[in-house]
Amino acid sequence: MYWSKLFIPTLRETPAEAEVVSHALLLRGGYIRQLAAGIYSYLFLAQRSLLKIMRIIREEMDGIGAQEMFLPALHPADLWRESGRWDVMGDNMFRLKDRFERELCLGMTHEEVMTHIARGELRSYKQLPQIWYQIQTKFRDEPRPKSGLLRVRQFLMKDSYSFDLGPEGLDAAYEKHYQAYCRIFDRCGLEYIVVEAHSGAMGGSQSHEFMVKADAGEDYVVQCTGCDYAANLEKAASKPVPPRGPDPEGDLEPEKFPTPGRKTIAEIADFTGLPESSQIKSLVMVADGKPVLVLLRGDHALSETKLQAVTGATEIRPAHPDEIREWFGADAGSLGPVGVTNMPVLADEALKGRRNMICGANEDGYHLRHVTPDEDFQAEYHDLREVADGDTCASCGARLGVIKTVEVGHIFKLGYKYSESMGLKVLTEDGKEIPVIMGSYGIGVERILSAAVELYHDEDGMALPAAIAPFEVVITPVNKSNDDQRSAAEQLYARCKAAGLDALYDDRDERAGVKFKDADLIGIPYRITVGKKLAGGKVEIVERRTRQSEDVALSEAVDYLAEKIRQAKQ
RNA sequence: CGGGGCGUGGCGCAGCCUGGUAGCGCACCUGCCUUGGGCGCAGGGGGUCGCAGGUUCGAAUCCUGCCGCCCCGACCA
Repeated sequence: MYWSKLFIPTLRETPAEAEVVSHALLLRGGYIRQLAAGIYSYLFLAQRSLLKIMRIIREEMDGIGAQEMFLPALHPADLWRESGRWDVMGDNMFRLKDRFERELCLGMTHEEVMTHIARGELRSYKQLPQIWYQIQTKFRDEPRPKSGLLRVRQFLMKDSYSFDLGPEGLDAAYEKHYQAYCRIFDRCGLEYIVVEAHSGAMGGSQSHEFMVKADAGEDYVVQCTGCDYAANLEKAASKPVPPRGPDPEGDLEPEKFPTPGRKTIAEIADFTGLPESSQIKSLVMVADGKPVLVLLRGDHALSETKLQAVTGATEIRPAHPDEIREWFGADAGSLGPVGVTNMPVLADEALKGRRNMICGANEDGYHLRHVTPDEDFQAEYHDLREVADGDTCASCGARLGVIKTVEVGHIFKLGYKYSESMGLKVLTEDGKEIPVIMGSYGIGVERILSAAVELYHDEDGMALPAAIAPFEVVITPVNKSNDDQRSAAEQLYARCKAAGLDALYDDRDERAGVKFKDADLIGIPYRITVGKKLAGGKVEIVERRTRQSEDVALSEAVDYLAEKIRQAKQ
């Protein structure tokens, strides 16, 4: 295509609202424009790139026998009431009414609609297994859209759903998706890690997330430096670093001591001269309206996700100060488990076997020393602690690190959640009616583009992988008024097209500097520069990412480049 | 929802405190010039100063309310 005819509104300066790199560059590169908070228009370049991503996704999904469909974005409320998610989704769901006051919503995901189709049509085990997918716009009324395309209220998702007769079938569908996702992200040129994840409100047993390392990301991933263990921080387990010092020996009795004005773990550590790891941290949480006392080692943090999993609660929140006063007769900062009988006490496993620790006395301004779990109070032990950077790996003992990531894909074993609540059953070979087991699998299409920009950019702009860049090569005559250069460039462009390359011809009447800056900004992976060296029959092939430049004979340039691009796309 | 910041030509910003002509750089248009990293010169077009109300002879500027956007937190599939 001829650049002079295209709408590629590049910006010299970064719009003030863009803080993360991918947002700033997609805006500057003329890929996207914002319409409202978390709502973006995808202009020509973005659309081209997204179409390439979607094509890769389609090829790989089709490759595992998945069948593409296209479902409505507008859903009746009753369907969501059947699965119970009309209420669960809360304010995150866009809701509306039609002219007859019937309630509707905009689809956040499509388990309900897919299950609706399945239950209407699937009758026999002979029709299983099935994998259905679509690429569709999803709507989520995020409390805080942010970071350009990374967290938005309307976005494209490839979502697929598997239907199987039993757990072995689900395992197979899950594995197929796992492999297909790896191929998709490989082909898109991303570096990513696959982590064990928490299945959250989707329900279900097992899940993995596909994560791309990026400072702009919001998900924390724990990664082992020694083995291949990796998990979402919400779910990760580890061996904690040992306490700073040994516990005092002996069968000591709890003893109250004054700690005037000292409330935090750090203040008590400072006051007693003992490490934070010698204290019991007491947190009062409210799980579905019921209080629970959570105990952790002083230097550890609570994983609310783990607590939620342990309690089975749908909503977890810290107790309000007045609730704490009512239940404990003291304020946060002086709380402890000794003598607590009016609520369940859950303790993190790191407290098991510890002796003579310090905790609050449930009396303002006082703490207890010599408190020993299982002797001075009873608790139920669970893994409740959030892994910290520097913990050791539970499987190999090496050091764990915590990194920030962007989630680009997520696969879930749903189990029977939707088939049971919505009545999706088939007859088995021996005539029994059984619910179908399901899986669901998602990819955030725009996030692939954003993550690629986060991963591959420099001070001049993006350096996109060839497979997903809006064009594979840009042909840049340095001086358009030079007839030789112009005709050589036109010839190269024609040959690129003939060779099947996705080429952009920068025929604009601009100075070379402008063309180079723009090409760098929008991230086209290769550039053929037609300039002075043409006199000697040569043109330059420049690789965007490495900035390496090679002089190649005009006649060989296209074949040479076509081979390079073929390799880059694998 | 809590905290903070910001709304002035397409983009980046100044002007506001101390009320009186709306300004700068980039971009855009025309002409000349230039042609290997966002050239140069000359001329030109474009702004309800987020919205509404109030104070005032007079409001971008002061006051009140609202709206929008960004960031931090809460939340999150």
